Amino acid sequence: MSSPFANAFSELEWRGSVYDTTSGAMDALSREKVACYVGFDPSAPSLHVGSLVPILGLVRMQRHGHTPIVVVGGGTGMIGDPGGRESERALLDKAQVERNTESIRAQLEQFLDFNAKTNPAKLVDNASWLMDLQLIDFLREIGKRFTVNYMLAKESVRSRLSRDSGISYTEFSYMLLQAYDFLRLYRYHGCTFQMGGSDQWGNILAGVDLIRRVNADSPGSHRAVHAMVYPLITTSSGEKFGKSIGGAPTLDPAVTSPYRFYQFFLNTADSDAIGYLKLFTDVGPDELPEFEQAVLVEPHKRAVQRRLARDITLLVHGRSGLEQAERVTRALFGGELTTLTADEVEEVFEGAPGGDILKHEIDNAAVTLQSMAIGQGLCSSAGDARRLVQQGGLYLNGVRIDDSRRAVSVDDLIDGRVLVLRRGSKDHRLVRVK
RNA sequence: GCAGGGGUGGGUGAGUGGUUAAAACCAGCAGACUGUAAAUCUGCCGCCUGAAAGGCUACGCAGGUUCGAAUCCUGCCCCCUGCACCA
Repeated sequence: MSSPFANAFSELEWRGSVYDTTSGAMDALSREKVACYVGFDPSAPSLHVGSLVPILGLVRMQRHGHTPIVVVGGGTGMIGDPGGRESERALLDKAQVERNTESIRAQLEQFLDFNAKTNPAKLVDNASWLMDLQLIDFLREIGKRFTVNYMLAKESVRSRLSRDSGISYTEFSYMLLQAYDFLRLYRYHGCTFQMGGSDQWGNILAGVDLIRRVNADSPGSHRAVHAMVYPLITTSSGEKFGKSIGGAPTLDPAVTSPYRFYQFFLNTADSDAIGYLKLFTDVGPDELPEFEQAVLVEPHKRAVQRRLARDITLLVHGRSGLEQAERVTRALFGGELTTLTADEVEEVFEGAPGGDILKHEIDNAAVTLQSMAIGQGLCSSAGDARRLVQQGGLYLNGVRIDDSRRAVSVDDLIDGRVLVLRRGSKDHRLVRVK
């Protein structure tokens, strides 16, 4: 692929994903091909949209000829990063960390090329060296190279010291483990470049410093190490990115369907759209002006949001995931549902949330619209459902419901098999008759 | 262990005997307007009941005082701070 960018750094910078770097990082990337790494924390079973920034960072590095190394934190996950937190974390249990590590590893594998001829990606788990670490060895080799003064000066530690809750020795040690990771990768994988979110800056620098100190202690020439961090993304209204529809969308289609994932990006605010387009897609300087124009001149068409949603969904969920998401979107927001056959509705809803209702319950008029809405998780209680209907917020097959206590009847079914319940403008449920 | 402070709805937090299902703000939900955006406006936002009325449950837990308690008393649990103990 021919890139309009001279090197990885200039691309990342243009895309707005460079927040800070060690001095000389830019030169290093333009001069030579490096092995670079990003660490991913297994504190949850799935990565979420926020993780796309570092993932894309690696993807772009690989395209520019650098070698990406993904580190899953099976070892550091046992400790917990104090950064960005106001209080001590609860320790995750071992089994949980292992499960999370495994599923995150599987997710990460799809984004990079592990078979590239010159620069195949690598994936390692830091548990493989941290779990067997001997305390005394560690203290002698790593601990000796850090003063407590240095560690106390780090923002992640300092902010916690100023709080009454303090910081445990366990979390205090976290930065040393991450620094050690970098040293390991430097020694055994030739890794000289670390990337991460800007909240990782302190930990990352600890690794850079560690390697420089170790090198300073041994004669000879050494490769220079560098680091770069991405800005943490917020929406233009200042919220943490990904915080809308019930928490950050994950990259796991079983948790966040491709449809929901697609919708998340389609709903990007105009003021964020261009920035996200640069950051998350491969749209380059050649195409960008037309998109910028589109936001200004005909924002209602949402050309930027469409492109954004399309490209990211394709990347994360593949061709079929994207097609499904677009199909559902067209059906739900495009036309009248009742014009579709039951087969079409079912096809459209594949991957969208739904549930079942029993045939005999309908025959007996045993289910009211409100109890069905509750059963489908659309409403939390009968009162909630009643209020919703009063406010005109519940729809059956696209038609507003005005009596919440009406029983569901055969006439409500499309082809006698399915019906679609909707709350507000976006929350749909497909209900199948069993 | 001692002393002090505190535990209220998803969050922050007001409330020290009745008009408090509990101010205010945030978050959330729906509607209007739009473009499945933002902003704005309106309504809702413990559970049950067609609205209201009413009922039920609720202010860390368990008892008690009272016609009546989130509010007073007793015991217990938990959190925070300081001191002590330990080292």
